[in-house]
Amino acid sequence: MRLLIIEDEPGIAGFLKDGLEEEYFAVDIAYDGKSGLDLALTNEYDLLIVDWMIPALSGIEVCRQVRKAGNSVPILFLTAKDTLEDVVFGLDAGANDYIKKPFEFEELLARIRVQLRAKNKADNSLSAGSLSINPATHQVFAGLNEITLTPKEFALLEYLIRNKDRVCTRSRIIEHVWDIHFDSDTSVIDVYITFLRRKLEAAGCGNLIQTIRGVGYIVRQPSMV
Amino acid sequence: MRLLIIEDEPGIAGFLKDGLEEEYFAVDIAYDGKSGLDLALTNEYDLLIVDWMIPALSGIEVCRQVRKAGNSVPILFLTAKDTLEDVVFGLDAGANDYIKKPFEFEELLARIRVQLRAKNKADNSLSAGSLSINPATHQVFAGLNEITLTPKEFALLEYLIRNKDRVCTRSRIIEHVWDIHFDSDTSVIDVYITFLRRKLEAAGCGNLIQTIRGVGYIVRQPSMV
DNA sequence: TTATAAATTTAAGCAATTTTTAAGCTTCCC
DNA sequence: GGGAAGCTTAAAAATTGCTTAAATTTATAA
Repeated sequence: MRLLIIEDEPGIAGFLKDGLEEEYFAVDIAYDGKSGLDLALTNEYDLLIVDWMIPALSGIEVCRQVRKAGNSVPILFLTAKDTLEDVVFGLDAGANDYIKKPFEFEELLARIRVQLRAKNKADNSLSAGSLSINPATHQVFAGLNEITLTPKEFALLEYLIRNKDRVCTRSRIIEHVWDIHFDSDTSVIDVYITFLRRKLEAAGCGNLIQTIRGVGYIVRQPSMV
Repeated sequence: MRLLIIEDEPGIAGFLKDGLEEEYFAVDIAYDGKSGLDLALTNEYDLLIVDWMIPALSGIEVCRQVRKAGNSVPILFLTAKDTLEDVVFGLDAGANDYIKKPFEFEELLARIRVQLRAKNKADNSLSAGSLSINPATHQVFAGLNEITLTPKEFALLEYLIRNKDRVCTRSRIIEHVWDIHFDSDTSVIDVYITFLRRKLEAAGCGNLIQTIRGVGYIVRQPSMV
């Protein structure tokens, strides 16, 4: 994750850079608005941290220019001004959030995480080994091969993978995938496990689903050695 | 834009509702966490405003449950607690922003606008493959061929494309395109899907709309390989 | 306003797929 | 070896989606 800090006070800028690099961010610094805007527009950052009061071009102006250029990178405002008008003004100019100086580093981190979360969320696919499933698109891939599943097959596989590395008992499965909340002596699970295994096998995902005799089934994440 | 306020103090809830309705939001209120969570999960809101201290289920727990259900609706926290831990805790639980009580209505509005902005901005490239639609002019083009659609056909296609790469369930479709908010066993969706497919086919946009049996429909952006 | 056209909805039959059942077979473990 | 648990298969049952045509509603123009 790549951040850009636009801040003229070297003390604060350095303190932020150090702290953020400790959290494994890649951090660039600009000491005035003009060069900051320049950097922001010519590089792909994941987040901008912008001080309100900076030379050459105010923070708010930087913000506006970035948005005007069609760039939707999250922008976090850093400001000593905390009167109401300023906050409203800053947010309306296109900032995503602001934090008042002096601030605690922990809160800054939390707010950065909020902004970056959206980015991470986009890829909310579930996976085990070379198999990945995407509930949003109802797609299943074994590597690059797409596998076509029926709704029940999909629901079962999704349940197993959401609970990977844990044994899924028969009763849990029948409860969650079939929504049956009482004892029943159906062999429908066995049948569907067979269906799934057959399709996975054909796509090259051999013995992904393992049987725990007397208990249920488990999907294990292969340990990467 | 549809908002849900989860707040137990009727005074504050009412004040917010009135103010927000004046700004043309559609506002629902829940007076405890449990019923709030229920509403949030069964309806499609554009934003949740959640008080931290509410009966039945704390705001933070509501937040967590909503996220756990895979729902990424923006959540704005309303809190009298303003110690650092609380803020960090709330944001990490999945909230997008928070505002301390007492707050000024103007600031609340500004923060709501920030959260909603993303929604408006995100998907205004309304196209999929060689098909592009323009809501402003109600025009649809398949490459250079214009396709003439009836209002309902257009609304359905627009909804599918706004949600491209995501499965649109029948209930969501009936809710958003037909504005029917209860169970009904109409086959009107099927009929319109047939209409759309016929027209798209004639214009050379073959199987743009795919059926996910048992779930709904999806328009996939062809990956450019 | 009325007549006409267009758009939308309902309903029903059909086709295809999915789900369930049931029975025989295999494997595992005591 | 025997019994329980799991696997496989095939056929029956149920569900779902597609299509069509007719009925109804809405919009438009005379």
